[in-house]
Amino acid sequence: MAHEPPRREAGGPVADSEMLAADADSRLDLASFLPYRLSILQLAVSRSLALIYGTRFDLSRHEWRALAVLSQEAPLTAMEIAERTSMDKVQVSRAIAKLIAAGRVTRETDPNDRRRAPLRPTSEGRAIYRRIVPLAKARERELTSALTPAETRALDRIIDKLHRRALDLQHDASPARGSSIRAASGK
Amino acid sequence: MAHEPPRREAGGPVADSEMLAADADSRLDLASFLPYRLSILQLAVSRSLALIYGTRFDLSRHEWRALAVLSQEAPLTAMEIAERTSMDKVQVSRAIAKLIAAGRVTRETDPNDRRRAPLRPTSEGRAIYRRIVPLAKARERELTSALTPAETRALDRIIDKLHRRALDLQHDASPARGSSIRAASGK
DNA sequence: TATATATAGTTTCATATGAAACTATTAACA
DNA sequence: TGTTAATAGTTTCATATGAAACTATATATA
Repeated sequence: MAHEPPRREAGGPVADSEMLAADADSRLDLASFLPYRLSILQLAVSRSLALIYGTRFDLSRHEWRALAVLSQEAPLTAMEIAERTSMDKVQVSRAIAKLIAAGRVTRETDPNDRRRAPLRPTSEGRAIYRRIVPLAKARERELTSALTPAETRALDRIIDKLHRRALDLQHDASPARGSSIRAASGK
Repeated sequence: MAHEPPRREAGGPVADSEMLAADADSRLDLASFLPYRLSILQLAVSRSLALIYGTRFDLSRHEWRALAVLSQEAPLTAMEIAERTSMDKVQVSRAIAKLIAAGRVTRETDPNDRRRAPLRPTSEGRAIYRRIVPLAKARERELTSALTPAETRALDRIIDKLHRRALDLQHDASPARGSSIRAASGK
């Protein structure tokens, strides 16, 4: 792994908060470390949302995601749900099992390929989804209302860029900079 | 992502950005829903980092965080570590137990208050920290190099704002963001 | 056709996690 | 003081999770 020499920010004004640790690669301040900051942000956002679908509708995050995609597009198989929710097939299998047990989703068997099991929300499942959507969207607005419209737009772009880069880094384990070969390998 | 800026109901002085139940949009597209986007971003970033401290040094994320703050400031008690890492005391207790078992941290007992147990990294713990820091910083740079300098600065500000707002929403369970600092809820 | 291989989905096992109960010690106060 | 409350930290219990093994079905190939 390349240990590049401690690199300075380009000539511009260095944020005072960075100054302290910026001199060398020897200190790392958690509070200003992006991965840490993203982690605690995500946790707080996630919790504020789980209050809605969790406490009021007894849905886990994974169940909520599966129900959300099924309510928009059905039938879907477990694998199709996995693709649309960034969950793996085990997580989907478990979420679906609970949704079915709760009478919120039904499962059939595809007669053309009996390994596949198309899923659909029940009317009760759809009803729950319809009740959650406005609450979830309200939450999202409450969050983004902390930002200026320009910041909200910027965030959107930034998340896309960072996500693509992070996926690259996950595959390409070695810290190498430059050309990001977008590994097509799924997961 | 929902590109629409915070939208207001037409008409009345609807100070509170809710009662949006009236909000007609009954569909929620996961792929553009901010909490979901943050979640998958955080997961990807977290994984790209765990490759470093996890596979190479056999540290969990919580152990890494505890070791990081201890390496910068010691001694610290478990509670002090919890404050500095956003972990709760149970997570800290477990992380510390493993760090001690691995010979990376030592524990004493504060003679003035025998409930407290000041912790310090061992020289081995410090050595691991010193080896991880440059790798972690390199990862962070690889991530942020996907952004323009302006975007990187904006992200910093945005995370702060969103985090503060999300913490408010966590406490104030009802989707009504006034000023209210929560009243109930013990913990 | 037989054999290997791939895919969809579930189950198992070991570990991680959160909430609440618990231990030990210190502070509050009547 | 003696009693109660608070604090630091650990343990328990029930559930969540990830990785790998497993079942069942479909496809490829020789």
